[in-house]
Amino acid sequence: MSAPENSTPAPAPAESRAAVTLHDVAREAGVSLATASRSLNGSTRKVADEYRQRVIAAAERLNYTPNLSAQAVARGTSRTVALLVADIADPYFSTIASGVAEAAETAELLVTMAATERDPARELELVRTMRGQRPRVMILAGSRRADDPLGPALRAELDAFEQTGGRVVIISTNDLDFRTVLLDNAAGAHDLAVALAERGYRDVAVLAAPEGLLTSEDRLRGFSEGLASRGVALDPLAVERTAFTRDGGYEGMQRLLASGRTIDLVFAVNDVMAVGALAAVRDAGLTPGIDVALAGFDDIPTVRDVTPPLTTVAIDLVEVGRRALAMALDEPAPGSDAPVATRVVLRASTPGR
Amino acid sequence: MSAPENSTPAPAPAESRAAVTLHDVAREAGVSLATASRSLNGSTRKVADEYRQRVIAAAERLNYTPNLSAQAVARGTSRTVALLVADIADPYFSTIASGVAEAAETAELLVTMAATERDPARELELVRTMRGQRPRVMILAGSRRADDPLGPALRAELDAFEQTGGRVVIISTNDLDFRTVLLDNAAGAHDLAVALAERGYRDVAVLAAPEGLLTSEDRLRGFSEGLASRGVALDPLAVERTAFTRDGGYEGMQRLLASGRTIDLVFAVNDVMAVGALAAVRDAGLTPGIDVALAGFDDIPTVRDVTPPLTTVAIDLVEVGRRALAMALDEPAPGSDAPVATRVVLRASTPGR
DNA sequence: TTGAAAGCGCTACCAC
DNA sequence: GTGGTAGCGCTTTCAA
Repeated sequence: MSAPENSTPAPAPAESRAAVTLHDVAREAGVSLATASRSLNGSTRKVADEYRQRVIAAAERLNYTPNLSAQAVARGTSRTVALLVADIADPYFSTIASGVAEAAETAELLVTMAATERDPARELELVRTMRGQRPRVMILAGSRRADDPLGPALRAELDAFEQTGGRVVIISTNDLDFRTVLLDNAAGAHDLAVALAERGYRDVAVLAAPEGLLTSEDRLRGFSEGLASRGVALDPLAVERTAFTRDGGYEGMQRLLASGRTIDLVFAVNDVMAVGALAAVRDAGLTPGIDVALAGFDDIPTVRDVTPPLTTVAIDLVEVGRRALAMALDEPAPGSDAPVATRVVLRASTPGR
Repeated sequence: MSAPENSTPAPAPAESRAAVTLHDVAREAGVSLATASRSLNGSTRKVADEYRQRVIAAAERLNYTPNLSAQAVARGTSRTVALLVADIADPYFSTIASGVAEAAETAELLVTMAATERDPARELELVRTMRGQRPRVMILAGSRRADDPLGPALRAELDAFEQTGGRVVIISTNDLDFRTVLLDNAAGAHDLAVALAERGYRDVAVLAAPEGLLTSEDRLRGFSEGLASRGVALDPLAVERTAFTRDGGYEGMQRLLASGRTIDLVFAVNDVMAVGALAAVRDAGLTPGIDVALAGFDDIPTVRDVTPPLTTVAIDLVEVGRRALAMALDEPAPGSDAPVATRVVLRASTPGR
């Protein structure tokens, strides 16, 4: 490699010069460590303007960045929020995550993110690890389940976290009694069922997640009650349990079709599953919306673009993420104690009969 | 609130008992701080088994979690990777992110994530902030642009980071000369163009991002050259510049249709835009695939489910994320120096003519 | 092998 | 206002 230019620092294969410390800045500016600290990060200004300027100039010259870990140790508190989701690539979670990130940016907080892969053991382990960061806030957006044997352990872990000053926020359902951003899953599904019953559907089936997943159960229950309120019964045998994914939806729908049941409408408890179901219907040689009506839940962007566009229940997931952080920080937006609003969106996948 | 039970600590609204420290563990176990440290985190075992057990038991009893910030300060190195993306909710980036997260989990690294919103100033600011964490690795997946006036500043920032032992990995294009996970954008687009030219398309238009966005430019160039190699010319006037989003694709397509040009095929430089274009075609009363053929790039899950399914160029974005981290950690998977493979996927949106 | 103690980079208290 | 300096929780010499 040729000799470095004398202007900018060379691309440097030689690594590991130590990072610039506050100490360096203080020396460069000819002031004490304390003064340097106060000028750069100190809260109330108690530094003579001339010194402050000198310090700032020195910091700039040296391209100083405060060591956040050291600050966290010294201050006894960090500026991070830990976010746990089931699956980062799932649009439901990535949309929530983007809301959290947006709010964190405003609050000048850094977001640490990890995926539980819907595995309770992993979730527990992640909570422990994340706790090591001493984040200000921990947000759990994984889907909680009723029968989780690790529930108590998780709860204990979160309790310990809160007892040392941390804030926990759960998104969706409040089986654990921490702060919760409630999604009105049951009400949304109820409204959807009512709207669809009024469109004339009678032979209804549901694609739900395996028993115990609270979000799924709430939606199923709300939907069932909504139908009942219009005199339509949901046969328990018409509830197909399957994975909470597109492929789950596909397979569940196949089973439903193979069962030979008379079905005029299928409600999938989330949009991702509904999209899978749509594909299964088409692959079976049937026309979705005509031969079988289809509805989902969440209103992810995709459902607007499939054919026919899917009827669903819209929920502002970015807002859910924002609200989770606001709630943790005790900055409730006006009216944010109420569950996040939910809105039925009727599209061509459920034409009137 | 009633008196706490004497078994487990009460749910505690009263917060801020200090977190358990290694000191507490050492005392509880009746050993020195040093021994406690060595038993719990020390690398090579130099601790008598009996002590080690005592320490581990004590840690468990107290529900001790090492303070990661303190470890980072003491060790002079943290176990985090910083990830910058343009938009967390965009499937392109969330899929890459999930690959990074997966690899980070294996490497026992924590991921800190932030969104640049495609704003270079913001990106620069974020890099500075992230640098404060002293992460081991910094991964930039935002789309780089050729004319970015902040480029030199960004570069300087990243250089400074590398000079203090950090690793930078850029995803997609290497205009900055750091480690790069190359996506073979040009080759993929080239192959696509060839395949489509062979299907008989001649009057071709392109929906591209505003000039300067490297990913977009590479794909455009590759596509154009691919066409040329089969004797099809791409009229520069048939290249519509628009935002790198679904709505951008929609509007761009509208303009294309309004232009009155004869068009039998539109290539959008990414799938998100292609989906928008699809909607615009349909909203104009035309039938996508019949009246106008459509192709995209990335193979995001959605394009399989729209009607007609979209022809595109597939690229394993999870693998891209994994590879980015592996590259940073100097653990190149066999053959990972080559650009990530790209594969043309012909679907119904581009039937043979 | 173990423990005392000197840091790591930074903040905040306490004098001056 | 400013500058020592004692921590913050942890790791890692260095003696013992």
